[in-house]
Amino acid sequence: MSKREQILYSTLELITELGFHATPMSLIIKKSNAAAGTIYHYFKSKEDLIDTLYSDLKEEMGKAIIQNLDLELNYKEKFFLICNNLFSFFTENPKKFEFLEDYANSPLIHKEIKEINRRHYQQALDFIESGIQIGMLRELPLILMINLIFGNISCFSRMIILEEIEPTEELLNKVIQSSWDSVKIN
Amino acid sequence: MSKREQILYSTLELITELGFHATPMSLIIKKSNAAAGTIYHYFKSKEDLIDTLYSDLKEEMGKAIIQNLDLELNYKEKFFLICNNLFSFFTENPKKFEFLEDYANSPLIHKEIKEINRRHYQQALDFIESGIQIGMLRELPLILMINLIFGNISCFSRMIILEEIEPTEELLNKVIQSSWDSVKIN
Amino acid sequence: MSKREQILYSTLELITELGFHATPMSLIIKKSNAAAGTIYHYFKSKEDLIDTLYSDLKEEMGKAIIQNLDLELNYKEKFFLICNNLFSFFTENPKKFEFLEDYANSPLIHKEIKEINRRHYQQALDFIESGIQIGMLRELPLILMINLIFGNISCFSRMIILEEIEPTEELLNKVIQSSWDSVKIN
Amino acid sequence: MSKREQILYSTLELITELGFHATPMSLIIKKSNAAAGTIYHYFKSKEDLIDTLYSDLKEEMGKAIIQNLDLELNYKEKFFLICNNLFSFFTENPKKFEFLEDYANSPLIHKEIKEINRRHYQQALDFIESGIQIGMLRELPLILMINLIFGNISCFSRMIILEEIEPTEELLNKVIQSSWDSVKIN
DNA sequence: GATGAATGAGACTTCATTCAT
DNA sequence: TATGAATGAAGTCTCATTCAT
Repeated sequence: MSKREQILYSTLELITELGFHATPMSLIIKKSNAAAGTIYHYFKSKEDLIDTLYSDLKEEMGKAIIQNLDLELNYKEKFFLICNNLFSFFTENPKKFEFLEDYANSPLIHKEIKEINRRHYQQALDFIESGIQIGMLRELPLILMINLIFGNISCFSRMIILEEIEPTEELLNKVIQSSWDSVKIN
Repeated sequence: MSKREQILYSTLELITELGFHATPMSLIIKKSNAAAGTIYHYFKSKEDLIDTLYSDLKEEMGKAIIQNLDLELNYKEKFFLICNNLFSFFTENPKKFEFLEDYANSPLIHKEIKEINRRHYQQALDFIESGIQIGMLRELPLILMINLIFGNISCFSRMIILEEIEPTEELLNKVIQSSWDSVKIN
Repeated sequence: MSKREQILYSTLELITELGFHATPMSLIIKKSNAAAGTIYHYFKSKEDLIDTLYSDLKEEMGKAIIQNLDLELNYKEKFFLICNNLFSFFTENPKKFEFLEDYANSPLIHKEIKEINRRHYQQALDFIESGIQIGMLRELPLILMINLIFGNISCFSRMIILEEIEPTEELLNKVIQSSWDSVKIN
Repeated sequence: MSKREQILYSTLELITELGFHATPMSLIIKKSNAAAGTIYHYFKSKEDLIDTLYSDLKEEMGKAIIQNLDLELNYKEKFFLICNNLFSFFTENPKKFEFLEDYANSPLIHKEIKEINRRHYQQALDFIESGIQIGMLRELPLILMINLIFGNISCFSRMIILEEIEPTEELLNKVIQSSWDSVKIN
């Protein structure tokens, strides 16, 4: 593994393990066996480093949500599959979830970064768009619809992670059904 | 204004103006004309001070969302009114919105604080609960339903505030309709 | 109990329980149910308050060491009794011991306070002086002799308290014998 | 001098000049021309820095007490030499003496640090141990015997430093004789 | 006598970042 | 490429003490 990769890998480990706020550069330096200067050789700033990781996690998440999407399912079933995938990713990776959420709302985030990351969701976006075109989904701005759907799942996931409610298969299905009802054409 | 009130007021101003992370004690000290020790006389820690403010803002928000609720409206109309109120509060107070969101997800927050603040939403909770009882709304855990509805509105509000989409009366109505569809009994 | 007594009592409790360094005024204020101003009404400063307590403990210690001294014992036996008393007082009151030691070496201490406290040891001083006069003890400055003897016992006590050596009756006797041999006329 | 040495040197100077309690980090920073961060680069905490200095002074003291020990002297004469050395070190370096005493009794001190420092006294320990083996000294725990002997000298030294008694060659000899009598086999 | 709100200097430490090597 | 010593502003908080009531 190259030094640059070591740095990225260690940062990812630390940030998904300790969370966004509890990961100072000093720890990254230690864990990656890289000198401070080396990190700043590859990354302009801590922000830049975190940006990269944010993209990595977004990509991972992007892949996770479309898992098994190519199965022979109808549109609604695919919708449910994606939501299930998202829920699984979040609850199976609570620290990644936390980082993604923290960072998404962080004042640090750059619009351009957000733009770039959109490509990881192209398939998901395409899926929603096709739903509109075939008359299954309402005519809402694409990006808004995605945010609403994903927001619902992430809201539910957080409650599960924080143990504010009991996780059951049935409840999850009800929540996804809610999401579906909120975007499907009556 | 008493010293304690000065401190709270100044902190509120600063935190809603600069955001959660950009408000160090030193600034609060300057703005409130209080000595450091004075702040720690009234509040156990910075966290304690912020907790108090969080509660204050939650209370303000709690009042905002039930504005005009006693009008002669039917259930669905009241639902729309509450969502409208929430949206207005968020978009008219973007910094308060930011603080509330940041802090709600902050690792600093205490469960007990959350519990206490629940009372500010009693009317809203009661409204939802009654909706379930009269057969208008689905049987989902109360706290989950609130989170989903409010989550939708806050997700939409954030996009407006961040200028990711254009705010129109029509779009707002569509979003609220989505929320309604997600919890109403088909 | 008068307010002044409450203050003294609470300070004593705190200082013998928490030790010299872990007892700020704020704690004394809380425990004594007295206002800060009240303490400064009775005592010029924290130092003054501690001085008073130091004297109290010194007096208690002074009484402890001459316990049972009036028994029909010969000179050497009385010497051993005093040393035993001192050892018991130290090891049975390790926190008082700690405070006494800390404070005795503290730069805060005033010569005058030391002078005043000397009266609590008048009996012990007299006992040593008489030992010199009757030819049992060497001709060393009285205050030096006391310090050496008490220093030995306190050194031994500290090792017991810190569990650096095992306490046995036999070892204690050997240590006292050492002290005796160091001052007795061969 | 390297930065680390500058820091250590300045701290030593300050601490032996001002005493243990009157030496805040800010002064060390100023005197050593090092940034705060630099100090924490080399030392985990203030305590760690002080630990190091304590060890340094203990080492210096360890060397001082065995000065000229290799002369052709008999056992008792060597004993007197060591005690004389110790007395000289204390009275010629009253501030170091004060720091050593303060710190030795400080609650901050770690047992492990004490253990490590024991090696600086190996020669002295060996000397005492050999005394026991050749039948000159009593059978007391080694560490206790050292403490008692050194305690006596340090007690005497303090009285000299605080000007509680007049220093004379004769008195010093009497005190060492006392120590000798307290451990020698009659 | 008694209160306790108010003081503010100063305590230790952390942090992202730089730069000479 | 890679190092890591050095930076120093800024962070939160504690403390003995004062003074108007």
